[in-house]
Amino acid sequence: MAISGRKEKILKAVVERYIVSCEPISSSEIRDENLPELSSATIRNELAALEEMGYLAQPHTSAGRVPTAEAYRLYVDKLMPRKKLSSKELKLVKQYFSGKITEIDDILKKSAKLISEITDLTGVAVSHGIKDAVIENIKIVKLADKLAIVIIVTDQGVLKDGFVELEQGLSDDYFTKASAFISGCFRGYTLKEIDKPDKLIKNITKEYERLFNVIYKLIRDYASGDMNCDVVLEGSTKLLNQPEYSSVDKAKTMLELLETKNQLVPLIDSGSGVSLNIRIGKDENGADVPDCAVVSASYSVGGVNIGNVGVIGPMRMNYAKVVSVLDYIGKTIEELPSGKDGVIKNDNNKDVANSDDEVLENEQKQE
Amino acid sequence: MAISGRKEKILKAVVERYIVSCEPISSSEIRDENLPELSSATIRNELAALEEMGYLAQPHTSAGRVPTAEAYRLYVDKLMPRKKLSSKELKLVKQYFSGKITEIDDILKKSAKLISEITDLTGVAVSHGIKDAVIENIKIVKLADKLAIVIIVTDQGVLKDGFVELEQGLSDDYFTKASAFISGCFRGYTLKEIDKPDKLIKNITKEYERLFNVIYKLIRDYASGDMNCDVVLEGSTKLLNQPEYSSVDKAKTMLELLETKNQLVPLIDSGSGVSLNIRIGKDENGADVPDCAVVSASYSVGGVNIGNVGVIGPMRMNYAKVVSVLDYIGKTIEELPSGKDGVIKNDNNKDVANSDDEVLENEQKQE
DNA sequence: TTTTAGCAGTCAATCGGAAAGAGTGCTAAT
DNA sequence: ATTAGCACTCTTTCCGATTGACTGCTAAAA
Repeated sequence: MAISGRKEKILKAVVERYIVSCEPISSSEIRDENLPELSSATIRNELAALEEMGYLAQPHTSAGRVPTAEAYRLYVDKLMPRKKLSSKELKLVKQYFSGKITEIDDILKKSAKLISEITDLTGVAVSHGIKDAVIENIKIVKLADKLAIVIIVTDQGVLKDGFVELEQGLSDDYFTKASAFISGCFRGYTLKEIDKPDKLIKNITKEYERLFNVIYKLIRDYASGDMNCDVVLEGSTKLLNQPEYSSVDKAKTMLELLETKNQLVPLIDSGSGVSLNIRIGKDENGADVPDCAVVSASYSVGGVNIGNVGVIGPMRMNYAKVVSVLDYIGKTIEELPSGKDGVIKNDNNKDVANSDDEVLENEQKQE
Repeated sequence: MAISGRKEKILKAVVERYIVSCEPISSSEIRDENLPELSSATIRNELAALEEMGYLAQPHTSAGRVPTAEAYRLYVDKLMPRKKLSSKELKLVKQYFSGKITEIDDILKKSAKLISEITDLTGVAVSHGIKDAVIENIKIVKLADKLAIVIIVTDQGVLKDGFVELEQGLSDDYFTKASAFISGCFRGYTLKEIDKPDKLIKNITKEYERLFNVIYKLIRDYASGDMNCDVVLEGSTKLLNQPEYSSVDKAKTMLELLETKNQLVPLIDSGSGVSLNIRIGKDENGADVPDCAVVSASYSVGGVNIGNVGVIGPMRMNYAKVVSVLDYIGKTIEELPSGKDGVIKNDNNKDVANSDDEVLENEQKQE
């Protein structure tokens, strides 16, 4: 059943007023503030109809109306206006991304913090793994007598968290050659492909067999594990500002949900294809999530997808604002000058590579 | 003024009963449960005296007594019994540290989680920086055309988060030689020493000057920054189980304190000298911390200090239990078989080096 | 002098009912 | 189709009375 224009107007009014007040909206309030040309009785009739249709609910007989999940759904899909950001907000975004940022995780983290700041909700960011990255080079570097580090260079970033213990007395030369050999074995494959072994195991010189096995295992573990799907939360306690979590019990279930970050991944990470995703209320898959909403966007820099950023909060949130902020941040970071020369390093393991600025400084010094 | 034996007995009773009930303790309760040989009137007199001395307080005239911060202080210093852990707890500890753990950050994190689990408070861990580590070796490895990674090996761990951008066309050989040269410049110094420049800058071949400068800056930044002081929280929401945070307002201030992790460092990290530290109530330096208590211990593995672990919670906490658990965990990890052959890697930057187990597995395979 | 029984006094917490207030649904008139 | 008016429902608030838990004090007992 289609919904009349006036009903839409009224529903929109209810949602928007409820978003700011968090209190049931009465017919007379709508008349006074939104539709002075109608009587409250007429609006009451419409409200009753909207309730019948499942868009509104009444906490009790003599209370005003409260939007249902369906109402929010319809609101964001059809009724919501596109908002411009205030100049204050624009300024804040600008300020956040003014410094030199080259680390992907840092961009995501800052985005999460920023959106939390602006919307007063909890900001969430997940970085995509780089399972689709193509291996370009593998270096094995001897560090100490029995310890070496494995560095895997891919087209999307550098992995450098593999250590190898080995027998004594292997020469540097051995490692140079081993690196070359093993690079040759893996080059051109994506991390994901290596998880399915069938193909590349062939012609392994006895000499490098051990190293090869270790590195092979390393890559497989990385590709199969989900450790590389990193969740960052910013401003969890902001939720406590929201009246829906004014009871400690409700706050607790919500915060506990946030604490088990892994549960959040499927909520935020809707695949890199979807640029904007809004989940409201109970979701198909996310079973025992308490009544809340998640708005998330997929971000990319220079065309390369880097992860998802969003907010989580009560269903009653300022969707228009959230969406426009997410949108604007997305545009801002897409256009980030990725380093001075287009290099963005993704090491995908929470590291902070912190030498870029210094390099530049030094360059300047030398001029 | 010295405190009589009977007063001590009564104070101890008040503290211990209050710790479990979180409700003002009455004179008759103490008589019934702790001192049946006295009358409630006598106990009342003693309670009044203890209040006079500053150890007890009354929420209102006709309420029982509540311990003050001074009471807790005296309790932990003098009255508190040493508790044995229950077999259930012993088992839990054992279980937590049964797997192979070689990463220091992982040990700390697990400790924090474990203690949070057992005590139902928030577990905190901070890892000490390794500013006192002595540089043993520096490797610069070319990864791509214009990108190299700097790996600094110290006696306490490996730093591997420095990237360098450079001009094109430098040969591998150049890096080998540069590594050797720069290693020579820095070897033997601690990270901290390098922050004061005076000494080592001399005789720098023009050829390596740029690289030298970059690496110099890298080390200084690391040593001067406090980024390397990492705070891990486990079970923040556990606090919401405590009745003192049953009001959202109080919970909020507390959780906000936890969210700004840096503020926690001075509370937990009492220097590596002190093995056990208990802060109760408002502290000299920690100014605007809400009424709460922090119990922390300094942990080491194989004699090397790795960081501090503790709990944060309301002043009313089970100190005896907390202390004995902290103590026992400390002993347990001190005796951890640090890898199969005593190598513990500390990369101090939140990485997960995850190849140890595999290496061992591979070794077994090969036998 | 110390301990104790007994009692009066204080204060928070609880209960119940009355009153107020907000808002609706329905009906009948426009 | 809209609206004014009214009765009805339900929550919230307020207020006073009651209860119950303790204490502090006093005077007697040990």
